[in-house]
Amino acid sequence: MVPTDSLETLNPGQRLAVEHGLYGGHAVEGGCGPLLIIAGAGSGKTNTLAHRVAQLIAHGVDPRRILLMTFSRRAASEMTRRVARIGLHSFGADALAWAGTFHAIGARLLRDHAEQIGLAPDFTIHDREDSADLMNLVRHELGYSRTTNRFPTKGTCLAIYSRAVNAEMPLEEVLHAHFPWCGGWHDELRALFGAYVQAKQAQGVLDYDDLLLYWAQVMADPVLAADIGNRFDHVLVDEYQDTNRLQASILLAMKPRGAGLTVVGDDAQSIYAFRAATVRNILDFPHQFSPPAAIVTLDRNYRSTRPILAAANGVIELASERYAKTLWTDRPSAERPALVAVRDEADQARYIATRVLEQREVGIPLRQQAVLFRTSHHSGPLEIELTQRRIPFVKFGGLKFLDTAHVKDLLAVLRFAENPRDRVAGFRILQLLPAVGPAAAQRVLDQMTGAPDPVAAMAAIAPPPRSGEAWPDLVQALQLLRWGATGWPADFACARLWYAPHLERIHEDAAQRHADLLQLEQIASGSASRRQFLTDLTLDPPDAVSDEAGVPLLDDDYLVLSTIHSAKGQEWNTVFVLNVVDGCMPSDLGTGTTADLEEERRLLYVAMTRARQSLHLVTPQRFFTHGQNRQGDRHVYATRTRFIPAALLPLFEATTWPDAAAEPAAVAARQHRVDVAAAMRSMWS
DNA sequence: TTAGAATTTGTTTTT
DNA sequence: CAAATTCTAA
Repeated sequence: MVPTDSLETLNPGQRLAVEHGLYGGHAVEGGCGPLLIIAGAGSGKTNTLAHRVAQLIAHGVDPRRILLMTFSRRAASEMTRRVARIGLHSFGADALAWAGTFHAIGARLLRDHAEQIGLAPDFTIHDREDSADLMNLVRHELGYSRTTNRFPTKGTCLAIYSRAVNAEMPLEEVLHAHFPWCGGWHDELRALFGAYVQAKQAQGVLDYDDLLLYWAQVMADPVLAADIGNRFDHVLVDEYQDTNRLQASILLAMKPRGAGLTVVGDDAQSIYAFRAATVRNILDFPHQFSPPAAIVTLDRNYRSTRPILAAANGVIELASERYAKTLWTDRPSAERPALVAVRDEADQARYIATRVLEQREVGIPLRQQAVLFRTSHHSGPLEIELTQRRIPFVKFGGLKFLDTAHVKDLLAVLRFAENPRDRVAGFRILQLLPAVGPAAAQRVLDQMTGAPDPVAAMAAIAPPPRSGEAWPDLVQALQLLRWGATGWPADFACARLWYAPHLERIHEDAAQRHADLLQLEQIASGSASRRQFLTDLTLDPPDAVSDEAGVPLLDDDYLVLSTIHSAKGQEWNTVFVLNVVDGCMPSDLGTGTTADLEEERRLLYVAMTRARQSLHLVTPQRFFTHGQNRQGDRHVYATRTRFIPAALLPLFEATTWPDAAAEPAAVAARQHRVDVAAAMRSMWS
């Protein structure tokens, strides 16, 4: 019954982690103490966790009573797949039903317990931008948009609020530590946040932070806490280094004694401090309990070659604070990571396109290669180059499909039908009508508010002046959606049909945008209900954007472009890292405090440890500055990142590209420059 | 009051 | 260089 043979593929450390607390044929009732797994990059962490879950099930634990919290839904489904394969389980649809992100699990628990905590079960969830919009409305109402000295922008206000909530820190401290330039607005911000919370409650909306905050509040009630905590025999958390105080509080409230608790992480890969994540969670975990949690360290790396690992270790060893292990591997290779100096970003793009094609020639498909960068816009010139050379690529991170106006418009219609008290959604839709601006929209919403059925009340409202037929059309569409006349997924088509003429009127490129909506309709048809669709989409948006706009065809071969953050947990045969220069890595915005700087160092470490076989760090030597016309030649010189000081250079193969000896003609041609634009200007001067 | 133009500003990473 | 804000005409 217990599939022991699969355990023989594990190394001793992994096996210790997998079998912790499991003795004999059955899981010990309440006897499985807390466990911390420190799992270095490429140490088989996912595999170990999957084996542990499979073993728990093999020992008789009900899979429906296992809670698995991962960083993304992709990680959750990967885990489910692996568990099924290891245990040869043919478990039904509800196996590992509780696998997902903290936020997604929170949303589910809150809907289940909505009645008990005075929450409307049809609450809608605001994404970051919706929250910022609501913050802006409140900010405006309180008159903070007309202050003489500039009040922090909506985004900054939300960031401050979010940090205070997630770090469980008083506003004063947050301002002092992270937003010192806003220190003078302490009282106004406090009032703003109070009004913001009230607005959310009045409208039946929750933001991302609320999903955790409400959950934590629920856990403060002993009866509910026991109720929820006892739903699960085992709670496993992946990427624990990237959780924040609030998440740790929730976890502790779920399992105060630590029974059945397993957390996995690597402090060297902590890269979400900007989201209030703290490595203290992982470092302090063992001593939250008595007796303290068992610790297993996995320091054997199965991913990268020895030279790549040596270079990555070299980088992380210079960290001012180091906690754990040094990774080792027995995969030899003669190829040191390349540190490639190129002239500028255009050459950087050419270098990568050239190497990518070379690699493909020797049998490494595009999908086994990736280009990583610190911030989303760093890949701009590369995207142009790849498009020109017809190299297909998919980009992860940065601007998303969901952030485009037309997608947000359509989702607002569905959300408003789901929850007509959601003013951000209503405000957005109403302003799509001709001749309706903020003032008219506000008036309509005010008249709707308070009615027992706001959508029914719409019929009685005087139409906004000069809105014509658009008003009755909207009322009709919303009533159809609200009263379930169409159903799911027909609702989506209904909303799209209503929206189409407005899209046509507002946007030049209506055809392309409409195609996007049809694509979204495909995704929508996969959800069980409108509510489910809206929740899934805000909590786990499709994160890829390709040049073809939309979801990539999964059988095609394409190169992956990704921010380092979005590359977490992944690996490729060949990895290129862009702009490994000071100002980009570390980002010049992130060099304020030592803590910021250390996070940037770990970011480079994470990027480097994604590579299995071949790693290229590219350093353009000059950057053209923005804000000048195309022919401008204003530029700044950049230097190699401070995270690779001279002492580490022997770990790399330093080269320049293009190689002057190999391609003299090309270099000469490139260096021969004529300022045609200047010549043309001189014709008239 | 709205819509669109002109101007100013600040600017990562993500659930 | 894109977003937020202010200005101007209808």
